[in-house]
Amino acid sequence: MLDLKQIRENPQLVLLRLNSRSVDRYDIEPILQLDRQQRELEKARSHLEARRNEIAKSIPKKIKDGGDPNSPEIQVLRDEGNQIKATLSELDPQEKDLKAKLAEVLLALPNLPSESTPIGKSEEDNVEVRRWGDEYIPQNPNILPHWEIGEKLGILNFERAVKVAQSRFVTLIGAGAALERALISFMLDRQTKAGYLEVIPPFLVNSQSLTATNQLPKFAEESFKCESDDLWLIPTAEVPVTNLYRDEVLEASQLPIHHCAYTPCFRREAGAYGRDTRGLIRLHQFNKIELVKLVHPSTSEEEHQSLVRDAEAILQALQLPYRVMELCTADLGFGAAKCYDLEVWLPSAGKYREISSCSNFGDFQARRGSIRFKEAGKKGTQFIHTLNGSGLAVGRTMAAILENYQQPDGSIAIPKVLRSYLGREVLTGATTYNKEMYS
RNA sequence: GGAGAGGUGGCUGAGUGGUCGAAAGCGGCAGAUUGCUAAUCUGUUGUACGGCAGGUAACUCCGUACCGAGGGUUCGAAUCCCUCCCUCUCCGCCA
Repeated sequence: MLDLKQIRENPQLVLLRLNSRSVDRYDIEPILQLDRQQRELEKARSHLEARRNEIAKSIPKKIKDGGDPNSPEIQVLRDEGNQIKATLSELDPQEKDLKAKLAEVLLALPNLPSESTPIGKSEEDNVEVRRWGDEYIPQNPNILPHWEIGEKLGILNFERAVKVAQSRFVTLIGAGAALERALISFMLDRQTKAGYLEVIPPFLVNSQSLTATNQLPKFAEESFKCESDDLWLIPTAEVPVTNLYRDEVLEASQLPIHHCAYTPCFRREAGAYGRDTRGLIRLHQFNKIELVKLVHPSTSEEEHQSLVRDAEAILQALQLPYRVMELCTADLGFGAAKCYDLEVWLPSAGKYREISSCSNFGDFQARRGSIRFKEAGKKGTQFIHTLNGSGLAVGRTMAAILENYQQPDGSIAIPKVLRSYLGREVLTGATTYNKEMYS
């Protein structure tokens, strides 16, 4: 949520930066108007309330001083009180209505891109910041797509997952399941060592939480909702982990807070019909390690850089070629002020595919969720800054490994850092692997 | 799911219609005392919104709201009534 004061005091600047996002023309005039009306009503209301309080205090005083409770003088005060009550009961709904409308439009407004975000018109204008691991790009021209090699090895099964659930689901089998588990453990171990405190949050969250992290109200159709409860399946661990601190006032000395979390993620992928229909790239359920930071505003830029480095560290350790893209204003997510995507090389597609997205939200989410901090000795509170990024999406990492580590004989070499987790150097099939490992 | 108890300021906890933004204690902050620490004493101590009030500003002043949330009764609600949410205890069920 944007700062209403900022909109009020600097509407032109806000508009300029909002419009840098896309060809969309944002209109903030209605907000300014609602704000004016609301403040006018608030002023009128508080004046009336002041008079009401005055009356309420004077009545018992007069009675105490020997006045007759039924005297005309007191009756006049009672009547005035009743009149004020009547007026207030008319003003009240009006002001509530204005406030609700104001909240509605404010919640629907995206964050302002940071000053350093490159201006652009489409994802074409994203900027490649750096590229890593060209030497690990496989030269073998006959690499099978990960879903083909996965089914061939018997470690991925899509058909049965579709029977059990729906399209865009997968079942991992044997070595595939173990590899997924190894990746999760490896990623958590790496990020924990880097100082992120691991949490396992609820996988279902309420509407208020989704609103704070800006999935609601605008993107309700992206998440799965439980019909009979105010609960949603999490689309990302960002939601429960950030919301751990919702409605709290932290001590400045508690900052920064760094968390990592493994969770499954559930997304409806509405509007993605026909895109990435095969394989592990776009599923309704996938695993992800998420990094979440709550930081002092003065440090958020450097915290963002180190967050990206921490996500990159996983790809480097796995020796997967990737590049870092800085998103331009047009491609920036709704709540982000600044964002870097990590894209891993997928040989079957012959291109880089997003595997992590690291965003700095500034105080956008903190305002929505009222996450503040207090500086020792200082009056008042300030909003913290929130950041998060995938470290990494596990399914897409699996896909990258099945392709980049594919051997000419159809086996999959296991990245060095995973070997101790799996107890194997090569993956040749689902069941043979399990027999060898567990017999 | 059934029965009961309860939700008050950073924490503990008093308050059952006006003098309550709210006792007391703890904690925090400032000062005094003290060779240091500790102890003691004194003072202070929330948040949000609004203001055609003062200051460049930090801030000060004024008003209003906030005792789980929403609504009602009343001139006046932490206190009475209604609805909802949450927590705890016992029973049932269950991994």
